[in-house]
Amino acid sequence: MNRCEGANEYAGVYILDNPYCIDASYDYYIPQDIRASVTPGVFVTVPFGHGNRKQIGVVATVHSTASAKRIKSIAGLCAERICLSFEMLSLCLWLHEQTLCTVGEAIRCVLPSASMSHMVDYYSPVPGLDPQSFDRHVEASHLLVYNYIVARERVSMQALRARFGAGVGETVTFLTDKGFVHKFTEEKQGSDGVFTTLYSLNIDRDEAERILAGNKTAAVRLTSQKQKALLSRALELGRSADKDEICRGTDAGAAQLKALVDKGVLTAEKKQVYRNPYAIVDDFTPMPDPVLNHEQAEAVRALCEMADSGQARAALLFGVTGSGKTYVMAKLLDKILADGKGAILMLPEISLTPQSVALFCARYGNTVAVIHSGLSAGERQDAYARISSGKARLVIGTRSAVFAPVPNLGLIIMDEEQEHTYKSDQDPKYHARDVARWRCAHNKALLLLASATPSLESYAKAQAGTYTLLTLTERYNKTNLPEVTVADMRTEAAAGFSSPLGSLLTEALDNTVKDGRQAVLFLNRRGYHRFVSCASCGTAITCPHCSVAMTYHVKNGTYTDGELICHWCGTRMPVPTKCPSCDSPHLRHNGFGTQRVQEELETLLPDARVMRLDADTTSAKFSMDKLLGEFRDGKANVMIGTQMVTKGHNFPDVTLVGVLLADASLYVDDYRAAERTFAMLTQVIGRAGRGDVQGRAIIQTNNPDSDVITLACAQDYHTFYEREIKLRRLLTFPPYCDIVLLTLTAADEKELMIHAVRLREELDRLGSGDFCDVPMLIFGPFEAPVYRVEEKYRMRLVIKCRLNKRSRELFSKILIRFGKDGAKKPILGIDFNPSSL
DNA sequence: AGCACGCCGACT
DNA sequence: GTCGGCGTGCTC
Repeated sequence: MNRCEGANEYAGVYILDNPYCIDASYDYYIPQDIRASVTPGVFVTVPFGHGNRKQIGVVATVHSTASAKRIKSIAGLCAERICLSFEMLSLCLWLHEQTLCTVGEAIRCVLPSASMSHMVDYYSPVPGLDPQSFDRHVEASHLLVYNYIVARERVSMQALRARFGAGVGETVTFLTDKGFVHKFTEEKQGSDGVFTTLYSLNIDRDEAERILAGNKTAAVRLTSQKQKALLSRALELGRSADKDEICRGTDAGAAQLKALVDKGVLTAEKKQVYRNPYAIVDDFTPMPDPVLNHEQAEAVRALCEMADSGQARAALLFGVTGSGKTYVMAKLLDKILADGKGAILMLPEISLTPQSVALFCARYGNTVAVIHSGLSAGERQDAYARISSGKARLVIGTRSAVFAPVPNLGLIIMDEEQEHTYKSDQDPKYHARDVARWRCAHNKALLLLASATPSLESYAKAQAGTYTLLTLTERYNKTNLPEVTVADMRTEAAAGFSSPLGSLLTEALDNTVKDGRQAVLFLNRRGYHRFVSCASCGTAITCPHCSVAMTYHVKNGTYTDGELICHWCGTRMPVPTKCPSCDSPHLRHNGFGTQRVQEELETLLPDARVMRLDADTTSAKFSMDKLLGEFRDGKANVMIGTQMVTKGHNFPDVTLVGVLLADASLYVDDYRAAERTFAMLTQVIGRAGRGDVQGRAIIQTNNPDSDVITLACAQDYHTFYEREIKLRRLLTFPPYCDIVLLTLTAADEKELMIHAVRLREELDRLGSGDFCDVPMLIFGPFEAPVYRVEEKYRMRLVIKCRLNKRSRELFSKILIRFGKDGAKKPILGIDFNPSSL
C-alpha cells in the first residue's frame, strides 16, 4: 500500500451514544497536530448534531477522502489509556452487523466500563442573575434545585438525581429554558485502574516528636487533638498506610488527614492496587496429574494436532458424565500454555465456583485471571490489565470472558456448551459460542466445545463434519452409573397421596440417612412455583403490575403466615382472603417449592439434616459455595435445590439422587423443552455414585413413558438426538432455521397494538417486495408470555428464516425505520435465536 | 436520541 | 404583532 504521510486526513467515526437508527460511520477531519495519534481503535471527542454536542466516538477507519460535503473536525483525543485493538474493533463491528446492536453497545460490552470515558452533563448558575427577579411561575421546588446548584457552582445530573430523585429532569429543563442555569457537557475520564492513597510521614521523627510535644521550635503547631492522634499513629506505624489503617484507633477522619497533608506533615501518594479476588492462597492441592485412559489420550492427541495445524479448527468433546472431560481440557491447556499461547476457558455461571477455579489456579498459578459477573468494576479492570499485558494467559470465566483481550490466543474452551446462559439477553444479544468461533477464526485458534449433552445445533455440526467429534464413552475410575428407577407419581396420586415426596423416594431417603450417606433432591424450578388459585373459578392470584402468577413464600418460618411475591418485579403482598374475581373464600395452594419439600422432609424424616440450595438461600456472594462446602463436610445429609445442584460439584458421599416431577419442564412452550429436560436429567443422574459406592437415582414423574425421560435415564444421547433432530426438521426449528424475535414494548396498549399490526404489514410488504428473495415464516403479532411487566405491555412477532447477510439487512432496515419515525413510539427490540421464548 | 426549522393559537 | 406549541427531518 502506498503510505503517503499527510494524505490520511479523515477518520470514519462511530459515536458511542448514537441510537441504532443513526449508528453509522461519520467522517471527520483530523487536525494536523493529532494526526499521528489517530488510528483505528482510538477514542476521540467530536461535535455532533445541530447543537454540536460533544460526543465520544471510536475511530473505525482512516482515509484520504471524505464522503460528505460538510465535514467537521475531531475535537480531541479522549483521555483514554485504553484503545481497541484491531481484533476487538473488528469484533465490535461484527457484533453490530450480527446482532443489530449499536457499535457503541458492542464496545461497552467488550471493554471494562471503569476504564471508559463518558460524557456527563453539568449545570451551573448563570452569573449575575437575581433570583428575586424570577417570575411568579417559579415554584418552590424550582428554587430548591436552583439554590442547590448556586451553592455548588457546578452540579452533575447524576448528583441532582441522587439528591432530588428522578423527577428533577423536568425542573432542570425548566431552569435551563428560563436561562437561570447553564448546561454544559464534559468528558468524564475513565480510570486507569484501582488506586488507593497511601499516607506517610513527610518529616523526620524528631520533628514529629517536637510537634506532638508542642515544642516551640517545631515548624508546625497542632491544636487539634484528632490531628495529633493521627500524627502519633503515623509515627508509631513508621511506614506508609492507607486511610483506614492510619485512622484506625483514632477519632480522626479524612478531614484531619487532609489537614496534615496540607500542613506538610504527611504526604499522600497514589498507588495502584492489584486486586485479584481469586488469588486464593496457593495451599490448594494441585490437580493430580491425571493418568489418561486410551480414549482421553486419543482425544488429547487429536486436539493437540488440531492446535498445531496453524488453522482455525473446532472440535466437540462429547463425553458422558464422569468421563473425565476436565482432564482432557487440562492436558490441552498445558500444551497451549507451554507453547506460549493464551487460552480462554468458559464455564456456565453456576459452575464457576471457587472450587472449580481453585483447581486451575493450583495448576497454573498466577497465569490465571478470572472474569465473572460478580466482579466489581475495579476488579474487572485489573483482570483486563493483567490479561492484555500478557501477565495472565489463561482466562477462566463466564460468558463475558469470551471478550478477554488475550494476546496470541490459541484456544477457547466452552464447557457445558449447551447451556443457554452463554447467550446474552441484553444488547448486544450475542451468543458466546458465535463470538468464540469468530475469535478462533480470526486468531487461527482452536475452539473446543465440551458437553455430556451437546446442543442439537452443535451435535448436528459435528455430524456434518464442521466440528471434529471426539467421544469419551468410558466413565473415569470405572465408576458405575447409578441404578435408575422411574417412580410413577400417578399411582401415588390415585392412592390419595399428595406429598411431593413419593413413597419410594421417602423410603430410599430414609435408608440413605440411616446408612450415614448423603442425598441430593432436585426440583425443577419451572412447574414448582407455588401459586395460589381459587378452587371455585380457577383464577390464579397474579401480580398487580405484571400478568404472572405470584409465588407463595413462607414468612418468618411459619408455613401458614406467608406472602405472595412476584418473581418479575418483586412486588409483595399478603395472601388475599377471597378470590379477587369471584369472591369465593376457597383459595388453594398449588405446586410446591423447595421450602415445602424441606418442611415435608423434616416431618417425614426427623433425623435428616436438610439443607436448601436455591436462589433464596444463595443470593449473597459466595454463599452458595459456603453451603456446598458445608454439605461436602457432612453438615447436612440431604440437600434440596434447583438447577444449582445439578452442576459438576463432586460429592463422593452422595449415593442417592431424587428428581421431583421430572416431567415438569417437558411441557414448557419452548421448542427446546425436551432438549433441556434431557440434559437436566442426565446431569442429575450423574451426581449419584461418584464415589466407590453404587449410587441410586429415583426419578419421580407423572409421565413415566416419555421417551425423553426413559432415554435420559439410560443416558442414551444418541437415540435422543436422532429422535429430536427429526422433530426439528419436521417442524422447521433450529438447526433447520433461525428464529427472530421482535418485541414491542409500550405503556399504551392501544398504541402498541397499532404499531404491532403495522410492523407485521411492513414485514409482509418487504418480504414480498424488496426482500422477496428472503424466505420467511412470520407469526404474530401476539402477546408476550408475560404480557405486562412493570406497567408496560409487550407484543411479539416471531419469524422463522435463515440468518444471513441479506436477512439481517432486512431486519436492520425494519429497526432503522421504526426508530426514525417519532420518539413517543413503542420500543422495538430484536433477538436472533433467543435463549427462551 | 437531541436539536433545529417551521408553521398555527393566546398573550403584551 | 411575538412567544411557544410540537410535527418533520437531519446528524459527517
